[in-house]
Amino acid sequence: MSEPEAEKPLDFIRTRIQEDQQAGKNDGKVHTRFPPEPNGYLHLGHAKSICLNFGIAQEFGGLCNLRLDDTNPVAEKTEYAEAIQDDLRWLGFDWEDRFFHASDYFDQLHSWAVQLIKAGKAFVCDLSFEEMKAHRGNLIEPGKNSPFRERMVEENLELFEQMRLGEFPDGTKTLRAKIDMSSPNLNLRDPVIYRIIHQEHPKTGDKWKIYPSYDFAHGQSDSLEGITHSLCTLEFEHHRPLYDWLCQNLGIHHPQQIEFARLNLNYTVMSKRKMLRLVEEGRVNGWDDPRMPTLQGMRRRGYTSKSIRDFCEKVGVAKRENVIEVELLEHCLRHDLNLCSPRRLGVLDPLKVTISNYPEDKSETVDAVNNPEDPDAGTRPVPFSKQLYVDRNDFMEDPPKKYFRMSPGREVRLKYAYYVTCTEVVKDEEGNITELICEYDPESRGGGTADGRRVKGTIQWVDASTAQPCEVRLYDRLFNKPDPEKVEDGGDFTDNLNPDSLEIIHHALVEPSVTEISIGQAFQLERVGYFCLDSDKAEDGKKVLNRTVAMRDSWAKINK
RNA sequence: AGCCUGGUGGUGUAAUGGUAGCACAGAGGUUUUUGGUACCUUCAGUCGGGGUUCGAAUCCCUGCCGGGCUGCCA
Repeated sequence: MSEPEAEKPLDFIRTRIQEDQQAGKNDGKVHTRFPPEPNGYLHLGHAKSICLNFGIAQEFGGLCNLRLDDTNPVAEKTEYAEAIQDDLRWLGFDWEDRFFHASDYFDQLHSWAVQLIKAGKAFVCDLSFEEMKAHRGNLIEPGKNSPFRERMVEENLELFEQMRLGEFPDGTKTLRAKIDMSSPNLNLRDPVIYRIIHQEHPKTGDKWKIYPSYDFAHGQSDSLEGITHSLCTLEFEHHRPLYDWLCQNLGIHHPQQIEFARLNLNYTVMSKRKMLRLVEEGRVNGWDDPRMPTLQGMRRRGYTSKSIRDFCEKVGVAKRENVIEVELLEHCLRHDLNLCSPRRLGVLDPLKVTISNYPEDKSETVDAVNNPEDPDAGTRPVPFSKQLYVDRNDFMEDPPKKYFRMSPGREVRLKYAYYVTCTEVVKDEEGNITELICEYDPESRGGGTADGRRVKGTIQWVDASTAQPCEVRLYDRLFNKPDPEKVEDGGDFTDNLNPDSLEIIHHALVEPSVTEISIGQAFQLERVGYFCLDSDKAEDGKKVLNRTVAMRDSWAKINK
């Protein structure tokens, strides 16, 4: 890392922030925030926003706040609030003492509403949902003024106070900003800024019967926290004029809202609403199902936070709609895992091997390298004896041309152990292969011989008497279409669910040292993939291994 | 339909009036006690049409295409 930082090209947001900073705007300070609503679990899309906001703060010598946008007590739960903090910490970000809630500002927000009323810029409206909708006009036609738009300030003040006191039922009155019912931007057609909701709030209890809308809370919260750059996704672009209007008309610090395109990943859905459906309909086993793109699911699957951060950096930031290929995510994952995962031996589909010329009562251990990428990781002893198991797909009785694994008469290397040659194939009455009889070369201990003879194939194995049985869960993409939304008329995204996204292997065998691995710890089963120990136990009490991601497999590709 | 916004290889993202680059994916190869990793080579792009300019992905005009907007959700 002594390289002089090659200046990386900046995305449009960083370019703009850099310009602001160099121009001395906000006294050169940069302050961002990550503002999730606590109404669901964080997912990969949020990770992009998190990395952006915290990353930028770090790069520009600024700070990033965590703020829960809890303006709607109907949808929000403390359970989510806690999970959000947990995920954020896991991802590797620290907001120190800057943990806020939009609800911290309810008093201030309320007095700003009063200020607007006094200035004749807000009014209490008695229109029902339907009436308001009818008055709003539509995309091409302007709206009509509410009949309550010209209420006197005193009356508005009194009515708003009664709303606050809970004297009206939900939905009967709203406080609206008085802007322009003919604006081509529907958000400026006298938007509702306070609504009546008789609902306890997780933070403020029963103090409030009225709650500010997103538009009336978000920008002002940013303002109160001294946010300089308020980064959000594209769908808020039309809200920016309102954001600006409020800051101006309230005469408060005015952060700059900048919108960017949200993250999309192919073969998956990235919306809370759709994920909720998957969970509620039992298409997955909860929010932390390892197939889910939630941070909790990915974490359980074995994704490292580093790989996710790396991914978020690599996808970049721009304003155009994008769909990232999952291969990039998997690349980042494997790249990190390759560097840090200890290697172990295991077979998913055990096929018995007996070494005919190996002494009956002998057993020994061979030294296996823990991580070829990290010499400091050292080696470990792995038991070896006459009875072994190899993976069934590492043997072919009648192999194609470029197959270098085991087949009758072909010498292969049992990794870290010996060269063996299959001399006999044992079958049952139905012709299924039940056992391989092999001969080994005692001179090849450790996996090499003095004569330097070339042995192309190397396969993994486990010692029969010491191997640990376990359950292995193999995951595949949740959807079998790159764009799960692409469906026949009348269908929906669940039609594209991949029926084979979870495959359970009940009788896998792994070398004994795997039992020392703790829950969540990543390791590699050589030639098979990266795994981690799940918190679940199998029905029969065995340990459960999640396959995080398979190894890249160029042999499988050749065969396609 | 109106308004807003965007369009660079298969995917994502740079280049902001001066050699279209990087990453992933694909193809080929070298190394290898993981058909892994690493490394090398290679394929492939400025939405169309006009204009301005010595020179345009970049500026102008126009067309086409994508996305967003008609919650008292965020």
